[in-house]
Amino acid sequence: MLETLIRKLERFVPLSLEDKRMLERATAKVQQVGAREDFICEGEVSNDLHLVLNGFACRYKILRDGQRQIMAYLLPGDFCDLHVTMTGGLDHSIGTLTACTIVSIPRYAMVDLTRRYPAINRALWWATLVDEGTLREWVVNLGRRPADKRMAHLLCELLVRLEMIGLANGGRYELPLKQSELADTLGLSVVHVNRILQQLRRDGLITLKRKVLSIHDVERLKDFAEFSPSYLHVEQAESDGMDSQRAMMRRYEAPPLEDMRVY
Amino acid sequence: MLETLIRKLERFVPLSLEDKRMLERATAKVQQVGAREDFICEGEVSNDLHLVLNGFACRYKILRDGQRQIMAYLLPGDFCDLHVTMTGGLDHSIGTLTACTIVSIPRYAMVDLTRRYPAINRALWWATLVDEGTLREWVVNLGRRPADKRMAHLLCELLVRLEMIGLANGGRYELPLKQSELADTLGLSVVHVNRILQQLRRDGLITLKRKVLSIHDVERLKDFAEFSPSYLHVEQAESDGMDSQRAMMRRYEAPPLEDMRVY
DNA sequence: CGGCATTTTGACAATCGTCAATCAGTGTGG
DNA sequence: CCACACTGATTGACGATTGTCAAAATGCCG
Repeated sequence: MLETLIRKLERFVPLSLEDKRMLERATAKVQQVGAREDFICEGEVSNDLHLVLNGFACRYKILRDGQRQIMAYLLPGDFCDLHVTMTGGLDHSIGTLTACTIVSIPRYAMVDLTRRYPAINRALWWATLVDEGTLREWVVNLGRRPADKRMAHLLCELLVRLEMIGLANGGRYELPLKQSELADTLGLSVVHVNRILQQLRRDGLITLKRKVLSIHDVERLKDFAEFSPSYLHVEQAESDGMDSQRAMMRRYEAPPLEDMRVY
Repeated sequence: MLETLIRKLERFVPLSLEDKRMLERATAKVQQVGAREDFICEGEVSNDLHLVLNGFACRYKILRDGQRQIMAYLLPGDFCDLHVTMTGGLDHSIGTLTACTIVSIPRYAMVDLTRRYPAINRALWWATLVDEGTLREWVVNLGRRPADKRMAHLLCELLVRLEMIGLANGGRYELPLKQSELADTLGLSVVHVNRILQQLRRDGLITLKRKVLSIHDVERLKDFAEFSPSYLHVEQAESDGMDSQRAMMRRYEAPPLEDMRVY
Protein backbone atom coordinates (compact mmCIF):
# COMPACT_ATOMS: atom_id res chain seq x y z
CA MET A 1 0.00 0.00 0.00
CA LEU A 2 2.69 2.49 0.93
CA GLU A 3 4.98 1.77 -2.03
CA THR A 4 5.18 5.42 -3.01
CA LEU A 5 6.17 6.51 0.46
CA ILE A 6 8.66 3.71 0.85
CA ARG A 7 10.23 4.36 -2.50
CA LYS A 8 10.58 7.98 -1.57
CA LEU A 9 12.11 7.25 1.82
CA GLU A 10 14.55 4.82 0.28
CA ARG A 11 15.90 7.63 -1.82
CA PHE A 12 17.32 8.98 1.40
CA VAL A 13 17.94 6.02 3.67
CA PRO A 14 17.94 2.31 2.93
CA LEU A 15 15.18 0.49 4.78
CA SER A 16 15.25 -3.13 5.85
CA LEU A 17 12.41 -5.48 5.10
CA GLU A 18 11.46 -5.23 8.75
CA ASP A 19 11.36 -1.43 8.51
CA LYS A 20 9.08 -1.60 5.53
CA ARG A 21 6.85 -4.21 7.08
CA MET A 22 6.40 -2.09 10.18
CA LEU A 23 5.61 0.98 8.12
CA GLU A 24 2.98 -0.90 6.18
CA ARG A 25 1.46 -2.18 9.37
CA ALA A 26 1.04 1.32 10.80
CA THR A 27 -1.61 2.38 8.31
CA ALA A 28 -5.09 2.66 9.70
CA LYS A 29 -7.84 4.03 7.57
CA VAL A 30 -7.77 4.69 3.85
CA GLN A 31 -10.18 7.26 2.53
CA GLN A 32 -11.17 8.66 -0.82
CA VAL A 33 -11.55 12.40 -0.90
CA GLY A 34 -13.16 14.21 -3.79
CA ALA A 35 -11.48 16.99 -5.73
CA ARG A 36 -11.27 20.39 -4.05
CA GLU A 37 -12.35 19.33 -0.61
CA ASP A 38 -10.69 20.21 2.65
CA PHE A 39 -9.80 17.18 4.64
CA ILE A 40 -7.84 18.79 7.45
CA CYS A 41 -8.98 22.15 8.71
CA GLU A 42 -7.20 24.83 10.64
CA GLY A 43 -7.26 24.22 14.35
CA GLU A 44 -8.78 20.78 14.04
CA VAL A 45 -7.22 18.25 16.40
CA SER A 46 -6.77 14.71 15.22
CA ASN A 47 -5.02 11.65 16.51
CA ASP A 48 -4.05 10.63 13.02
CA LEU A 49 -1.40 11.75 10.61
CA HIS A 50 -2.25 11.81 6.94
CA LEU A 51 -0.36 10.69 3.89
CA VAL A 52 -1.24 11.23 0.25
CA LEU A 53 -1.34 7.97 -1.67
CA ASN A 54 -2.83 9.29 -4.82
CA GLY A 55 -3.73 12.64 -6.31
CA PHE A 56 -2.65 16.22 -5.67
CA ALA A 57 -3.37 17.99 -2.40
CA CYS A 58 -2.11 21.26 -1.00
CA ARG A 59 -1.44 23.16 2.17
CA TYR A 60 -2.89 26.65 2.14
CA LYS A 61 -4.02 29.62 4.10
CA ILE A 62 -6.87 32.06 3.51
CA LEU A 63 -6.36 35.70 4.40
CA ARG A 64 -8.93 38.04 5.85
CA ASP A 65 -9.82 39.50 2.45
CA GLY A 66 -10.39 36.07 1.00
CA GLN A 67 -7.10 35.74 -0.82
CA ARG A 68 -5.54 32.33 -0.72
CA GLN A 69 -1.90 31.35 -0.63
CA ILE A 70 -0.87 27.79 -1.29
CA MET A 71 2.24 26.92 0.73
CA ALA A 72 2.95 23.43 -0.51
CA TYR A 73 1.85 20.80 -2.94
CA LEU A 74 1.35 17.40 -1.41
CA LEU A 75 1.99 14.67 -3.95
CA PRO A 76 1.73 10.89 -3.65
CA GLY A 77 4.10 9.75 -0.92
CA ASP A 78 4.03 13.09 0.93
CA PHE A 79 2.96 13.49 4.52
CA CYS A 80 0.40 16.22 5.09
CA ASP A 81 0.92 16.88 8.74
CA LEU A 82 3.93 15.07 10.08
CA HIS A 83 4.72 18.03 12.32
CA VAL A 84 1.39 17.70 14.09
CA THR A 85 2.99 14.77 15.86
CA MET A 86 4.84 17.31 17.93
CA THR A 87 2.84 20.49 17.81
CA GLY A 88 -0.56 18.87 18.06
CA GLY A 89 -2.43 21.29 15.80
CA LEU A 90 -2.38 22.93 12.41
CA ASP A 91 -2.41 26.67 11.77
CA HIS A 92 -3.56 26.21 8.20
CA SER A 93 -5.77 23.97 6.12
CA ILE A 94 -5.10 21.07 3.83
CA GLY A 95 -7.29 20.33 0.88
CA THR A 96 -7.31 18.30 -2.25
CA LEU A 97 -6.77 19.66 -5.73
CA THR A 98 -7.80 16.45 -7.47
CA ALA A 99 -9.57 13.42 -6.07
CA CYS A 100 -7.17 11.83 -3.63
CA THR A 101 -6.55 8.67 -1.71
CA ILE A 102 -5.48 9.52 1.80
CA VAL A 103 -4.10 7.13 4.39
CA SER A 104 -4.38 7.83 8.09
CA ILE A 105 -1.69 6.71 10.46
CA PRO A 106 -2.33 6.92 14.21
CA ARG A 107 -0.01 9.34 15.91
CA TYR A 108 1.00 6.82 18.53
CA ALA A 109 1.98 4.31 15.86
CA MET A 110 4.22 6.87 14.24
CA VAL A 111 5.80 7.81 17.53
CA ASP A 112 6.45 4.18 18.23
CA LEU A 113 7.94 3.55 14.81
CA THR A 114 10.32 6.43 15.01
CA ARG A 115 11.40 5.42 18.44
CA ARG A 116 12.06 1.79 17.62
CA TYR A 117 13.32 1.96 14.06
CA PRO A 118 16.24 4.33 13.62
CA ALA A 119 16.21 3.99 9.86
CA ILE A 120 12.59 5.11 9.69
CA ASN A 121 13.45 7.90 12.04
CA ARG A 122 16.25 9.07 9.77
CA ALA A 123 14.18 8.70 6.65
CA LEU A 124 11.35 10.81 8.00
CA TRP A 125 13.91 13.37 9.01
CA TRP A 126 15.19 13.55 5.52
CA ALA A 127 11.69 13.96 4.17
CA THR A 128 11.08 16.86 6.51
CA LEU A 129 14.31 18.54 5.55
CA VAL A 130 13.40 18.29 1.89
CA ASP A 131 10.09 19.98 2.67
CA GLU A 132 11.92 22.74 4.46
CA GLY A 133 14.31 23.20 1.56
CA THR A 134 11.35 23.43 -0.77
CA LEU A 135 9.82 26.16 1.36
CA ARG A 136 13.05 28.13 1.22
CA GLU A 137 13.06 27.81 -2.52
CA TRP A 138 9.47 29.07 -2.67
CA VAL A 139 10.46 32.09 -0.64
CA VAL A 140 13.14 32.91 -3.19
CA ASN A 141 10.72 32.28 -6.01
CA LEU A 142 8.01 34.54 -4.60
CA GLY A 143 10.38 37.19 -3.38
CA ARG A 144 12.72 37.70 -6.28
CA ARG A 145 11.57 36.17 -9.52
CA PRO A 146 9.32 37.83 -12.09
CA ALA A 147 6.09 36.06 -12.95
CA ASP A 148 7.36 34.15 -15.96
CA LYS A 149 10.40 32.67 -14.26
CA ARG A 150 8.35 32.05 -11.17
CA MET A 151 5.96 29.95 -13.19
CA ALA A 152 8.80 28.19 -14.98
CA HIS A 153 10.44 27.37 -11.67
CA LEU A 154 7.26 25.84 -10.34
CA LEU A 155 6.82 23.76 -13.47
CA CYS A 156 10.40 22.51 -13.13
CA GLU A 157 9.93 21.62 -9.51
CA LEU A 158 6.79 19.68 -10.28
CA LEU A 159 8.55 17.92 -13.13
CA VAL A 160 11.33 16.69 -10.88
CA ARG A 161 9.04 15.73 -8.05
CA LEU A 162 6.68 13.87 -10.34
CA GLU A 163 9.55 12.14 -12.13
CA MET A 164 10.70 10.81 -8.78
CA ILE A 165 7.40 9.06 -8.27
CA GLY A 166 7.02 7.94 -11.83
CA LEU A 167 4.34 10.44 -12.77
CA ALA A 168 6.37 12.37 -15.30
CA ASN A 169 8.36 11.25 -18.27
CA GLY A 170 10.28 12.99 -20.97
CA GLY A 171 9.35 16.43 -19.71
CA ARG A 172 5.67 15.55 -19.83
CA TYR A 173 3.19 15.22 -17.02
CA GLU A 174 -0.38 15.66 -16.03
CA LEU A 175 -0.92 19.03 -14.39
CA PRO A 176 -4.46 18.92 -13.05
CA LEU A 177 -4.45 22.46 -11.71
CA LYS A 178 -6.72 25.33 -12.61
CA GLN A 179 -5.08 28.61 -13.46
CA SER A 180 -6.58 30.07 -10.31
CA GLU A 181 -4.71 27.47 -8.30
CA LEU A 182 -1.45 28.27 -10.02
CA ALA A 183 -2.19 31.91 -9.23
CA ASP A 184 -2.69 31.15 -5.55
CA THR A 185 0.59 29.29 -5.56
CA LEU A 186 2.65 31.94 -7.28
CA GLY A 187 1.11 34.98 -5.64
CA LEU A 188 -0.30 36.24 -8.94
CA SER A 189 -3.75 36.99 -10.32
CA VAL A 190 -5.53 34.49 -12.54
CA VAL A 191 -5.42 36.85 -15.46
CA HIS A 192 -1.70 37.29 -15.16
CA VAL A 193 -1.14 33.56 -14.88
CA ASN A 194 -3.09 33.14 -18.05
CA ARG A 195 -0.93 35.67 -19.86
CA ILE A 196 2.29 34.18 -18.54
CA LEU A 197 1.28 30.73 -19.70
CA GLN A 198 0.57 32.08 -23.12
CA GLN A 199 3.91 33.79 -23.19
CA LEU A 200 5.68 30.55 -22.27
CA ARG A 201 3.76 28.82 -25.05
CA ARG A 202 4.61 31.54 -27.56
CA ASP A 203 8.26 31.25 -26.58
CA GLY A 204 8.08 27.58 -27.41
CA LEU A 205 8.97 26.51 -23.90
CA ILE A 206 5.86 24.53 -23.05
CA THR A 207 2.62 23.09 -24.29
CA LEU A 208 -0.25 22.90 -21.83
CA LYS A 209 -3.47 21.47 -23.11
CA ARG A 210 -6.23 19.49 -21.48
CA LYS A 211 -4.31 19.40 -18.22
CA VAL A 212 -1.22 17.86 -19.78
CA LEU A 213 2.00 19.80 -19.65
CA SER A 214 4.80 19.23 -22.11
CA ILE A 215 8.14 20.88 -21.59
CA HIS A 216 9.78 21.08 -24.98
CA ASP A 217 13.35 21.49 -23.85
CA VAL A 218 13.74 20.73 -20.17
CA GLU A 219 17.24 22.17 -19.96
CA ARG A 220 16.15 25.37 -21.57
CA LEU A 221 13.26 25.78 -19.14
CA LYS A 222 15.46 24.99 -16.15
CA ASP A 223 17.98 27.51 -17.31
CA PHE A 224 15.29 30.11 -17.87
CA ALA A 225 13.90 29.52 -14.38
CA GLU A 226 17.35 29.31 -12.84
CA PHE A 227 16.18 26.01 -11.42
CA SER A 228 18.61 23.80 -9.57
CA PRO A 229 17.08 20.63 -8.16
CA SER A 230 19.59 20.20 -5.37
CA TYR A 231 17.05 21.20 -2.74
CA LEU A 232 14.92 18.22 -3.67
CA HIS A 233 17.84 15.87 -3.06
CA VAL A 234 17.28 13.89 -6.18
CA GLU A 235 20.00 11.44 -6.87
CA GLN A 236 19.80 9.60 -10.12
CA ALA A 237 21.03 6.24 -8.93
CA GLU A 238 21.61 4.55 -12.26
CA SER A 239 22.89 7.44 -14.26
CA ASP A 240 26.58 6.90 -13.63
CA GLY A 241 26.73 3.17 -13.91
CA MET A 242 26.25 2.19 -10.30
CA ASP A 243 23.65 -0.37 -9.53
CA SER A 244 20.93 1.05 -7.35
CA GLN A 245 21.97 -0.88 -4.27
CA ARG A 246 25.44 0.60 -4.29
CA ALA A 247 24.15 4.01 -5.19
CA MET A 248 21.95 3.86 -2.18
CA MET A 249 24.76 2.91 0.11
CA ARG A 250 26.91 5.67 -1.18
CA ARG A 251 24.15 8.12 -0.63
CA TYR A 252 23.71 6.95 2.89
CA GLU A 253 27.37 7.08 3.71
CA ALA A 254 27.83 10.58 2.45
CA PRO A 255 27.61 12.15 5.90
CA PRO A 256 30.29 10.01 7.48
CA LEU A 257 28.64 9.23 10.78
CA GLU A 258 27.38 5.75 11.43
CA ASP A 259 23.89 5.33 12.82
CA MET A 260 23.18 8.95 12.62
CA ARG A 261 19.98 9.48 14.48
CA VAL A 262 19.47 13.16 14.74
CA TYR A 263 16.68 14.61 16.83
CA MET B 1 27.19 30.18 27.61
CA LEU B 2 24.14 28.73 25.87
CA GLU B 3 21.54 30.41 28.09
CA THR B 4 19.69 31.85 25.12
CA LEU B 5 19.43 28.52 23.38
CA ILE B 6 18.44 26.71 26.54
CA ARG B 7 15.81 29.25 27.43
CA LYS B 8 14.40 28.89 23.96
CA LEU B 9 14.37 25.10 24.07
CA GLU B 10 12.70 25.14 27.45
CA ARG B 11 9.82 27.01 25.93
CA PHE B 12 9.02 23.77 24.17
CA VAL B 13 10.27 20.96 26.35
CA PRO B 14 11.48 21.00 29.95
CA LEU B 15 15.12 20.06 30.23
CA SER B 16 16.78 18.42 33.21
CA LEU B 17 19.93 19.79 34.73
CA GLU B 18 21.75 16.90 33.11
CA ASP B 19 20.33 17.82 29.71
CA LYS B 20 21.48 21.37 30.08
CA ARG B 21 24.90 20.37 31.32
CA MET B 22 25.42 18.12 28.34
CA LEU B 23 24.32 20.81 25.93
CA GLU B 24 26.77 23.27 27.43
CA ARG B 25 29.53 20.74 27.21
CA ALA B 26 28.98 20.21 23.47
CA THR B 27 30.14 23.67 22.48
CA ALA B 28 33.50 23.79 20.79
CA LYS B 29 34.74 27.01 19.35
CA VAL B 30 33.32 30.48 19.90
CA GLN B 31 34.05 33.05 17.25
CA GLN B 32 33.38 36.72 16.71
CA VAL B 33 32.26 37.60 13.22
CA GLY B 34 32.12 41.15 11.96
CA ALA B 35 29.02 42.76 10.53
CA ARG B 36 28.04 41.76 7.01
CA GLU B 37 30.40 38.86 6.61
CA ASP B 38 29.57 35.42 5.32
CA PHE B 39 30.54 32.75 7.73
CA ILE B 40 29.05 29.73 6.00
CA CYS B 41 29.13 29.63 2.25
CA GLU B 42 27.13 27.66 -0.24
CA GLY B 43 28.53 24.21 -0.83
CA GLU B 44 31.08 24.47 1.92
CA VAL B 45 31.41 21.30 3.98
CA SER B 46 32.01 21.57 7.68
CA ASN B 47 32.02 19.19 10.58
CA ASP B 48 30.54 21.81 12.85
CA LEU B 49 27.08 23.17 13.34
CA HIS B 50 26.69 26.83 14.13
CA LEU B 51 24.56 28.66 16.63
CA VAL B 52 24.06 32.39 16.98
CA LEU B 53 24.82 33.60 20.48
CA ASN B 54 24.68 37.27 19.80
CA GLY B 55 23.75 39.53 16.94
CA PHE B 56 21.62 39.16 13.82
CA ALA B 57 22.53 36.80 11.02
CA CYS B 58 20.59 35.62 8.01
CA ARG B 59 20.21 32.84 5.52
CA TYR B 60 20.13 34.03 1.94
CA LYS B 61 20.56 33.23 -1.68
CA ILE B 62 21.94 35.29 -4.54
CA LEU B 63 20.37 34.92 -7.96
CA ARG B 64 22.15 35.02 -11.29
CA ASP B 65 21.36 38.68 -11.85
CA GLY B 66 22.73 39.62 -8.46
CA GLN B 67 19.44 39.95 -6.64
CA ARG B 68 19.42 38.64 -3.12
CA GLN B 69 16.64 36.98 -1.18
CA ILE B 70 16.91 36.55 2.54
CA MET B 71 15.14 33.38 3.63
CA ALA B 72 15.49 33.61 7.39
CA TYR B 73 16.73 35.77 10.17
CA LEU B 74 18.93 33.98 12.65
CA LEU B 75 18.67 35.56 16.08
CA PRO B 76 20.43 34.72 19.34
CA GLY B 77 19.61 31.13 20.24
CA ASP B 78 18.93 30.08 16.65
CA PHE B 79 20.78 27.32 14.86
CA CYS B 80 22.15 28.25 11.48
CA ASP B 81 22.51 24.87 9.92
CA LEU B 82 20.98 22.16 12.05
CA HIS B 83 19.82 20.35 8.93
CA VAL B 84 23.37 19.97 7.70
CA THR B 85 23.64 17.23 10.30
CA MET B 86 21.66 15.09 7.90
CA THR B 87 22.17 16.53 4.47
CA GLY B 88 25.84 17.35 4.88
CA GLY B 89 25.87 20.51 2.80
CA LEU B 90 24.16 23.87 2.36
CA ASP B 91 22.57 25.11 -0.84
CA HIS B 92 22.70 28.70 0.31
CA SER B 93 24.86 31.06 2.31
CA ILE B 94 24.71 32.36 5.83
CA GLY B 95 26.04 35.75 6.74
CA THR B 96 25.91 38.25 9.53
CA LEU B 97 23.87 41.41 9.51
CA THR B 98 25.50 42.82 12.63
CA ALA B 99 28.62 41.71 14.43
CA CYS B 100 27.84 38.29 15.85
CA THR B 101 29.10 35.77 18.32
CA ILE B 102 28.86 32.32 16.80
CA VAL B 103 29.35 29.01 18.61
CA SER B 104 30.42 25.91 16.78
CA ILE B 105 29.21 22.51 17.88
CA PRO B 106 30.79 19.42 16.37
CA ARG B 107 28.37 17.39 14.34
CA TYR B 108 29.21 14.20 16.14
CA ALA B 109 28.51 15.80 19.51
CA MET B 110 25.09 16.85 18.34
CA VAL B 111 24.33 13.41 16.96
CA ASP B 112 25.37 11.90 20.24
CA LEU B 113 23.28 14.32 22.28
CA THR B 114 20.17 13.74 20.31
CA ARG B 115 20.62 10.00 20.54
CA ARG B 116 21.20 9.87 24.26
CA TYR B 117 18.96 12.64 25.55
CA PRO B 118 15.38 12.32 24.37
CA ALA B 119 14.40 15.68 25.80
CA ILE B 120 17.09 17.42 23.77
CA ASN B 121 15.97 15.45 20.79
CA ARG B 122 12.40 16.63 21.25
CA ALA B 123 13.42 20.21 21.90
CA LEU B 124 15.50 20.45 18.75
CA TRP B 125 12.61 18.99 16.85
CA TRP B 126 10.37 21.69 18.12
CA ALA B 127 12.87 24.34 17.14
CA THR B 128 12.98 22.97 13.62
CA LEU B 129 9.23 22.89 13.34
CA VAL B 130 9.04 26.51 14.41
CA ASP B 131 11.51 27.38 11.67
CA GLU B 132 9.37 25.53 9.17
CA GLY B 133 6.26 27.33 10.34
CA THR B 134 8.06 30.61 9.95
CA LEU B 135 8.98 29.76 6.39
CA ARG B 136 5.37 28.98 5.60
CA GLU B 137 4.37 32.33 7.03
CA TRP B 138 6.96 34.06 4.87
CA VAL B 139 5.55 32.36 1.81
CA VAL B 140 2.14 33.79 2.63
CA ASN B 141 3.66 37.18 3.34
CA LEU B 142 5.58 37.33 0.06
CA GLY B 143 2.85 35.79 -1.99
CA ARG B 144 -0.24 37.59 -0.90
CA ARG B 145 0.37 40.71 1.14
CA PRO B 146 0.94 44.21 -0.25
CA ALA B 147 4.18 45.91 0.64
CA ASP B 148 2.94 47.82 3.68
CA LYS B 149 1.35 44.85 5.39
CA ARG B 150 4.30 42.73 4.39
CA MET B 151 6.59 45.10 6.21
CA ALA B 152 4.26 45.32 9.17
CA HIS B 153 4.13 41.55 9.41
CA LEU B 154 7.88 41.29 9.45
CA LEU B 155 8.14 43.92 12.16
CA CYS B 156 5.60 42.03 14.25
CA GLU B 157 7.42 38.76 13.83
CA LEU B 158 10.68 40.32 14.88
CA LEU B 159 8.97 41.93 17.86
CA VAL B 160 7.68 38.61 19.12
CA ARG B 161 10.89 36.74 18.45
CA LEU B 162 12.98 39.40 20.13
CA GLU B 163 10.62 39.61 23.08
CA MET B 164 11.10 35.90 23.62
CA ILE B 165 14.82 36.40 24.07
CA GLY B 166 14.51 39.59 26.05
CA LEU B 167 15.63 41.91 23.28
CA ALA B 168 12.36 43.75 22.89
CA ASN B 169 10.17 45.47 25.42
CA GLY B 170 7.03 47.51 25.21
CA GLY B 171 6.92 47.32 21.43
CA ARG B 172 10.42 48.69 21.17
CA TYR B 173 13.55 47.02 19.88
CA GLU B 174 16.79 47.60 18.13
CA LEU B 175 16.46 46.90 14.43
CA PRO B 176 19.99 47.02 13.06
CA LEU B 177 19.02 46.44 9.44
CA LYS B 178 19.62 48.61 6.44
CA GLN B 179 16.66 49.33 4.22
CA SER B 180 18.34 47.33 1.50
CA GLU B 181 18.31 44.32 3.81
CA LEU B 182 14.64 44.78 4.56
CA ALA B 183 14.12 44.98 0.81
CA ASP B 184 15.94 41.70 0.24
CA THR B 185 13.79 40.12 2.91
CA LEU B 186 10.47 41.36 1.64
CA GLY B 187 11.12 40.99 -2.06
CA LEU B 188 10.89 44.74 -2.64
CA SER B 189 13.19 47.46 -3.93
CA VAL B 190 15.06 49.73 -1.52
CA VAL B 191 13.19 52.74 -2.74
CA HIS B 192 9.86 51.13 -2.12
CA VAL B 193 10.90 49.99 1.33
CA ASN B 194 11.83 53.55 2.10
CA ARG B 195 8.43 54.80 1.01
CA ILE B 196 6.59 52.13 2.91
CA LEU B 197 8.46 52.95 6.09
CA GLN B 198 7.54 56.57 5.68
CA GLN B 199 3.95 55.63 5.15
CA LEU B 200 3.92 53.55 8.33
CA ARG B 201 5.44 56.50 10.16
CA ARG B 202 2.91 58.91 8.72
CA ASP B 203 0.13 56.58 9.76
CA GLY B 204 1.45 56.75 13.29
CA LEU B 205 2.12 53.03 13.44
CA ILE B 206 5.85 53.11 14.06
CA THR B 207 8.87 55.22 14.78
CA LEU B 208 12.18 54.07 13.36
CA LYS B 209 15.17 56.21 14.08
CA ARG B 210 18.83 55.45 14.57
CA LYS B 211 18.15 51.73 14.23
CA VAL B 212 15.58 51.69 17.02
CA LEU B 213 12.05 50.68 16.17
CA SER B 214 9.10 51.73 18.27
CA ILE B 215 5.71 50.27 17.60
CA HIS B 216 3.20 52.74 18.94
CA ASP B 217 0.26 50.41 19.29
CA VAL B 218 1.27 46.81 18.97
CA GLU B 219 -2.28 45.54 18.66
CA ARG B 220 -3.03 47.95 15.90
CA LEU B 221 0.06 46.95 13.95
CA LYS B 222 -0.68 43.26 14.42
CA ASP B 223 -4.19 43.78 13.24
CA PHE B 224 -3.01 45.77 10.25
CA ALA B 225 -0.53 43.05 9.32
CA GLU B 226 -3.00 40.29 10.07
CA PHE B 227 -0.30 38.86 12.27
CA SER B 228 -1.04 35.86 14.43
CA PRO B 229 1.95 34.63 16.42
CA SER B 230 0.73 31.04 16.71
CA TYR B 231 3.36 29.82 14.26
CA LEU B 232 6.08 30.95 16.61
CA HIS B 233 4.61 28.86 19.40
CA VAL B 234 4.93 31.56 21.97
CA GLU B 235 3.26 30.74 25.21
CA GLN B 236 3.19 33.46 27.78
CA ALA B 237 3.82 31.36 30.86
CA GLU B 238 2.92 33.86 33.55
CA SER B 239 0.11 35.67 31.90
CA ASP B 240 -2.73 33.63 33.34
CA GLY B 241 -1.52 33.24 36.84
CA MET B 242 0.31 29.95 36.56
CA ASP B 243 3.81 29.81 37.86
CA SER B 244 6.25 29.10 35.11
CA GLN B 245 6.98 25.57 36.25
CA ARG B 246 3.38 24.53 35.94
CA ALA B 247 2.95 26.42 32.74
CA MET B 248 5.83 24.49 31.33
CA MET B 249 4.38 21.18 32.34
CA ARG B 250 1.08 22.03 30.84
CA ARG B 251 2.76 23.00 27.66
CA TYR B 252 4.64 19.77 27.56
CA GLU B 253 1.62 17.65 28.21
CA ALA B 254 -0.45 19.25 25.53
CA PRO B 255 0.14 16.47 23.01
CA PRO B 256 -0.92 13.64 25.29
CA LEU B 257 1.77 11.12 24.51
CA GLU B 258 4.39 10.47 27.11
CA ASP B 259 8.02 10.42 26.02
CA MET B 260 7.16 11.44 22.55
CA ARG B 261 10.28 11.04 20.56
CA VAL B 262 9.36 11.66 17.02
CA TYR B 263 11.77 11.09 14.17
C1' DC C 1 35.94 69.22 7.76
C1' DG C 2 35.94 65.71 4.15
C1' DG C 3 34.51 61.15 2.42
C1' DC C 4 31.50 57.45 2.18
C1' DA C 5 27.39 54.85 3.04
C1' DT C 6 22.68 55.23 3.56
C1' DT C 7 18.33 57.43 3.18
C1' DT C 8 15.23 60.24 0.78
C1' DT C 9 13.01 62.45 -3.39
C1' DG C 10 11.12 63.01 -7.96
C1' DA C 11 10.10 61.61 -12.56
C1' DC C 12 9.03 57.99 -15.17
C1' DA C 13 8.44 53.05 -16.69
C1' DA C 14 7.28 48.19 -16.14
C1' DT C 15 4.90 44.72 -14.01
C1' DC C 16 0.95 43.10 -12.39
C1' DG C 17 -4.06 43.54 -10.82
C1' DT C 18 -9.05 44.57 -11.63
C1' DC C 19 -13.16 44.60 -14.08
C1' DA C 20 -16.06 43.10 -17.38
C1' DA C 21 -16.96 40.85 -21.43
C1' DT C 22 -16.34 36.96 -24.54
C1' DC C 23 -14.97 32.39 -25.77
C1' DA C 24 -14.40 27.33 -25.22
C1' DG C 25 -15.19 22.99 -23.15
C1' DT C 26 -18.15 19.84 -20.73
C1' DG C 27 -22.08 17.79 -19.08
C1' DT C 28 -27.29 17.55 -18.78
C1' DG C 29 -31.90 17.14 -20.03
C1' DG C 30 -35.29 17.21 -23.53
C1' DC D 1 -28.93 15.72 -31.71
C1' DC D 2 -29.41 20.30 -29.90
C1' DA D 3 -30.35 23.94 -26.37
C1' DC D 4 -28.80 25.24 -22.10
C1' DA D 5 -26.09 26.09 -18.15
C1' DC D 6 -21.93 26.12 -15.93
C1' DT D 7 -17.17 26.42 -15.13
C1' DG D 8 -12.81 27.75 -16.57
C1' DA D 9 -9.86 30.15 -20.04
C1' DT D 10 -9.00 34.17 -22.67
C1' DT D 11 -9.10 39.14 -24.08
C1' DG D 12 -9.07 44.19 -23.81
C1' DA D 13 -9.06 48.47 -21.41
C1' DC D 14 -7.57 50.62 -17.64
C1' DG D 15 -5.51 51.45 -13.01
C1' DA D 16 -2.54 50.48 -9.01
C1' DT D 17 1.51 48.89 -7.19
C1' DT D 18 6.12 48.53 -7.44
C1' DG D 19 10.66 49.14 -9.88
C1' DT D 20 14.43 52.02 -12.04
C1' DC D 21 17.35 55.80 -12.52
C1' DA D 22 19.54 59.64 -11.02
C1' DA D 23 20.10 63.25 -8.02
C1' DA D 24 19.98 65.41 -3.49
C1' DA D 25 19.94 65.18 1.49
C1' DT D 26 21.37 63.17 5.71
C1' DG D 27 24.10 60.73 8.88
C1' DC D 28 28.33 58.69 10.39
C1' DC D 29 33.27 58.23 11.11
C1' DG D 30 37.98 59.31 10.92
